[in-house]
Amino acid sequence: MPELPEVETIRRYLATKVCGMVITGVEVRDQRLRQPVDTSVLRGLVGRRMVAFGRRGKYLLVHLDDGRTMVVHLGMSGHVQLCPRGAPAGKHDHVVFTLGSDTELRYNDPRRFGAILVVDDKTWGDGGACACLGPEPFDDALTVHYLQERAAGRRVPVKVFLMDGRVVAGVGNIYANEALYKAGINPQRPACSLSEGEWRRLRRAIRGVLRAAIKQGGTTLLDEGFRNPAGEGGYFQVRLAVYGREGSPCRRCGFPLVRTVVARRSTYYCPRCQR
DNA sequence: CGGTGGACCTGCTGGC
DNA sequence: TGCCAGCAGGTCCACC
Repeated sequence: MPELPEVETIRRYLATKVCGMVITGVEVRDQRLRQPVDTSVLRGLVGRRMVAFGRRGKYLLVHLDDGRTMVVHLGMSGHVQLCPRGAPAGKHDHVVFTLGSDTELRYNDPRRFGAILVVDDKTWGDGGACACLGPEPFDDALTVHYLQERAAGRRVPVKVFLMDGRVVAGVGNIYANEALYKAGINPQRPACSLSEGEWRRLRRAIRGVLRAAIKQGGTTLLDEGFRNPAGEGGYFQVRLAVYGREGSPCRRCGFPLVRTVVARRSTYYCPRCQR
């Protein structure tokens, strides 16, 4: 479910609502996530204060007062919810953190593709799972030159290239579709075939789409879709130009949008505008 | 090495 | 009404 804008929406919400609070309880109700939850390590967080909330790509970072960081990934279907202490647990509330005396922070994930781990800041930055993540989309390191270099010799569809977290962090299926539309580039083009001008347009489009989506509080496709920790949906879905709009007229040229499959993922584009 | 396809899970929808 | 195939916002791994 969540790509960069959704995780960023959650991060901002938590930063204003629960930053500075102490973890007073941890209950692991189901440890079977993609990477099994280490119950004893999580329980060892009792007494720790949450001092800052960060984000790296689609990873939510909860920085603690002992120098460690809890890393949360929401997979395809993960949610984070804030609620009063003692509210009935939902079916897929796998981990429940008690904060202070009367608040709970719950990790809910029906498909269990997510993960929660605890790392030293240093290992996360250097040798950890995050080491191979590419630059943040808004980082200065994401230059046209960098993209061109990484794409050199790569025959993979440019959409797959964009969704590769080792190239750029945080771009998933929705926003890859949207950025390619905005840049006027066909998703199936080999990555190495883009000109410098096309990379410039694409880089600009990625940033523009992500910035707009963050501003709208993310994308909530269905009633059961993305929610911030207060249960509120985002509004970017009404701005989606191509994702989920198969057969609808292109907003630029009126031609019916097409759905196809690229690397097993639904891919939407305008055959006339995207070359 | 690069590229493809499958696996991991649950839940919902649409067709028959 | 029931059943089954197909689909879903993400990664990781095995294989050619």
